[in-house]
Amino acid sequence: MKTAPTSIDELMARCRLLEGLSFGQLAKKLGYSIPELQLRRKGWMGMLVEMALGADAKTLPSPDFKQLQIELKTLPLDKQGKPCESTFVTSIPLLTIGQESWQSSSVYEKLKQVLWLPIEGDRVISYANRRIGQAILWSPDESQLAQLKQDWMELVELIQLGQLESIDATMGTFLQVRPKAANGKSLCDGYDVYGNKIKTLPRGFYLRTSFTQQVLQNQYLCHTE
DNA sequence: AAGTGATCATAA
DNA sequence: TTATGATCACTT
Repeated sequence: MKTAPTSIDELMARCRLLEGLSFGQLAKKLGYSIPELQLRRKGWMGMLVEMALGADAKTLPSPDFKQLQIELKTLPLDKQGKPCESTFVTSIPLLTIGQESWQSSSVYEKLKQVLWLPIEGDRVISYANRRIGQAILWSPDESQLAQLKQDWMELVELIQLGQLESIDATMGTFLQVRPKAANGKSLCDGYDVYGNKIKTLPRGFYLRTSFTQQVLQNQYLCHTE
């Protein structure tokens, strides 16, 4: 386990060392072996990359690099270079999120500065042979920020109103609310429309691939100007 | 093929 | 159970 990077330069330098490495190569370097079963690999590269880069927030609901206030996200890409999965952002405290503001929310805290690490996600490439790409240090631009805020406000209002059961993943332009649970039996507290506590699936905020695609596209534009 | 809902692993 | 890290797999 590396110590936390103390500067952005140091963090980016560490990313450059990972660039081009396959999952197998990085695993070997860190002394880990890749889980045999596909089902046991969910989130595995994310953990490995955290260790490789020295992320230190661990299980806290705050950005991975506490000092730098930077959130780390792997971004699996298909063979056309487009994101092939949505991106989990943060879990939702259903009972208290209504008291948060956008500025104080964990969605804002995490998305205001993200280190995207593209990785090959095409399932036709064997897991060990998938490679790590070039990191992108990113912050939302004005219009992205405005849309994220609007999505957040709308979804949080529904949660506040106890409309949990009517919220589905089709709502929200960039942000969506989806279950984030171990399984269908793991329940947490939420409110119904009458303000009564009910047991419901834990939920989380996710970013649609249409949004992360924008991140990649803007990055491309920056480098060709 | 895309997108939603469901699920897997681990730490505290 | 709640937080982290996400991807799986079924429906549309």
